[in-house]
Amino acid sequence: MQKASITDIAEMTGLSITTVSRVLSGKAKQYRIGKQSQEKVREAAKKLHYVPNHFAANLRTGKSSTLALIIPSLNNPFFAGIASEINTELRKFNYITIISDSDENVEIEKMELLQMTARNIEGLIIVPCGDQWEHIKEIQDQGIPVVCIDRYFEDLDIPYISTDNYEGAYKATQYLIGNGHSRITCIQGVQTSTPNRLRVKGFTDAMKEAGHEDINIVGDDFTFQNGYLETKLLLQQKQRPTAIFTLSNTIAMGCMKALKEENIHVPNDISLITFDDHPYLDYLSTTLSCIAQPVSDISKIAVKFLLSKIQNKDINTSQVLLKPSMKLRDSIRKIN
Amino acid sequence: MQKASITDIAEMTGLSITTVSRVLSGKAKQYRIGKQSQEKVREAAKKLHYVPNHFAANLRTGKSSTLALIIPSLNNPFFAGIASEINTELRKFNYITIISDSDENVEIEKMELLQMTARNIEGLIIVPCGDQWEHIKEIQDQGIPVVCIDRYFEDLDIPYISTDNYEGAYKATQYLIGNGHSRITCIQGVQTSTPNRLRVKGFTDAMKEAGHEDINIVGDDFTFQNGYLETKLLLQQKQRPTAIFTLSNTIAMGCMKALKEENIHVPNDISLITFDDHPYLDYLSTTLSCIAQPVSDISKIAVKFLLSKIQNKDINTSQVLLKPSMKLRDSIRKIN
DNA sequence: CAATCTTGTACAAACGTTTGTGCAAATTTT
DNA sequence: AAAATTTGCACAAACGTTTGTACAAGATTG
Repeated sequence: MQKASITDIAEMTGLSITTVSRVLSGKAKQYRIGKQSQEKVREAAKKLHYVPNHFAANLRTGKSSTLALIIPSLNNPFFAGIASEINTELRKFNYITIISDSDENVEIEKMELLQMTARNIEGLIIVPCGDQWEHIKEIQDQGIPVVCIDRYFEDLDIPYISTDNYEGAYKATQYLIGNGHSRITCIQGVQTSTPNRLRVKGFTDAMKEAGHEDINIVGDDFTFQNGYLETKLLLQQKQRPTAIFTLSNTIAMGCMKALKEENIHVPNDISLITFDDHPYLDYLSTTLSCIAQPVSDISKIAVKFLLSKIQNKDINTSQVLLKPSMKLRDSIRKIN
Repeated sequence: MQKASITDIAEMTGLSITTVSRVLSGKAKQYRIGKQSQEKVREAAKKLHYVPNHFAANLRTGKSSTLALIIPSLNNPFFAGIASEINTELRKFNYITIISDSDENVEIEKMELLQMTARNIEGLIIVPCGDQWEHIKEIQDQGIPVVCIDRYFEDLDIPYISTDNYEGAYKATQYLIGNGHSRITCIQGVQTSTPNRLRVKGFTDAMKEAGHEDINIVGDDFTFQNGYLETKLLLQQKQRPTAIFTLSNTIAMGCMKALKEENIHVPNDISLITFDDHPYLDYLSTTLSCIAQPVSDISKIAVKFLLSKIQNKDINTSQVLLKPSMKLRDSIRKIN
């Protein structure tokens, strides 16, 4: 069974290619194609198992019905969740999503982006993995709508949707302080990323306001390894912190592994809070308190932004920060 | 900056479109294009920021450099892991992957498949979500290589790569039995899926061989909810099982939630083992024993299969089962 | 120096759509 | 019944590539 084309249908029905195309692309009324002809075309299409060739159509129209999503890692449940949401959301609007993970590597990110522009993507949702933005800006300058989520660039006119990272970190820190903690170590992620900067700032501000001048920030990557290593190092200090604040779920996992190896109990020996929620957090040996991001909302708004930009082409960039919520579980001990 | 086409390069260099195309598609030698011309073309391409239009190329060649991956849910870390592996693996071969999740819904699966064939995919890797295979077989009959992973259809000539589910379940059950358990409840997933059937069979066989005729199998879905509900029900029985065997990580999570709500401790009150591994399992209140599937190997072999099929077109279907490994943690108590 | 071979390049068709335009036939209006 | 309008459809160009073929100029051979 060879692939049937519009031409085959034209032959079968005795109508012209033009007419067939118009019926099949839903422009029958617009071009006043007769009811009977419409029927014939549709029937033949069904009979021949016609599937339109998007490549040909796109070549003609320049529209690919394809959107791109680039995230740092599908293996991170936080991003996988976003990917899933966006994927199903876009499907509703008849777009196909090509997802790709940059593996937290700017070079891969650039390569992927190139690949994707070669496929005439109509829009891009990206969680940029570094502090380089030129290649992303370039896409936007080519007239392709771009939305950053989670991580973004503050002073650029690229729209973004993210969590209010400052507030999240600020409140989490306040909460720790409220429970008597003053020696708190923050294990951060990629230093140049905006969310990380804001989280660190939130942490720092809260500490300073409480009069704690000894501010401890370590780490440099949103990875399991980073969390693991930094925690290992931490634990070798003569004076250990009473609480740890990890800036991502991956860091938290690495941290927990190290704690476990050193036989340190949460929250008795040390308190722990992290950015990012995950279902598993509820079942950990100590259920883990976290600052949860509104993943679903972020995804949906991102899609809405993108689609409206694709349709209207108005370039009023919007930048949105959603409120995080703090989920308190059992990983924080009141001391003093 | 408008998109530059091959024509622009032709004009800029004074060469013909043909020549430009041949240089850019790496067929310079084959068609004996002079060194100088090659240089000129490449230079101009760089200067114009030329990005080839895949749609046009594909229209001409019929090759899309696009492969499709359909999984039941990106939110399931097990599948997200597979997606990630396959994505990065395929990128190495210059293929783009379009991923989509069927949300465990056959109708969506069919729709997606249609969308994908419209995009001239060159191959398909799928974790089928139901017991319907006609639409998948049809793809293969159209000459598009297909590989099933994880879930598959036994008596069809569609190649598959999966875990030896029977053995995994058999050994896990044996292990439970070896630890003195006889009242074991198995919470299964989608009953019609092959892995589920084989896992159930492994469970049943092991039970029977041990002389335990009272075989308890409940549930009907690879979901959190199913695990939760079935566990809730289980716990209301007068005589509770001493061990639970969940057939997926999602089911396990639901199960754990129910156990926790009822204040039942693993492994003191009840033992637990599950199919599928996950990093978090190591940090749970009780670290969870599991039958781990060789995700990475499965993904890589699937890709290898697919690519060799695309290249050779030989249709000798291969069907591979990889050995699972049992990861023993602390969730199983020796009784009696 | 004619015949042959090699080298380097260009022409033009084709892939499957979409769409501006044109033009009969049917219908309505005058 | 002629003129004007509406209805229904087709022609042909275009999108950006790839590729079979053709062909001129230079190099090699006899």
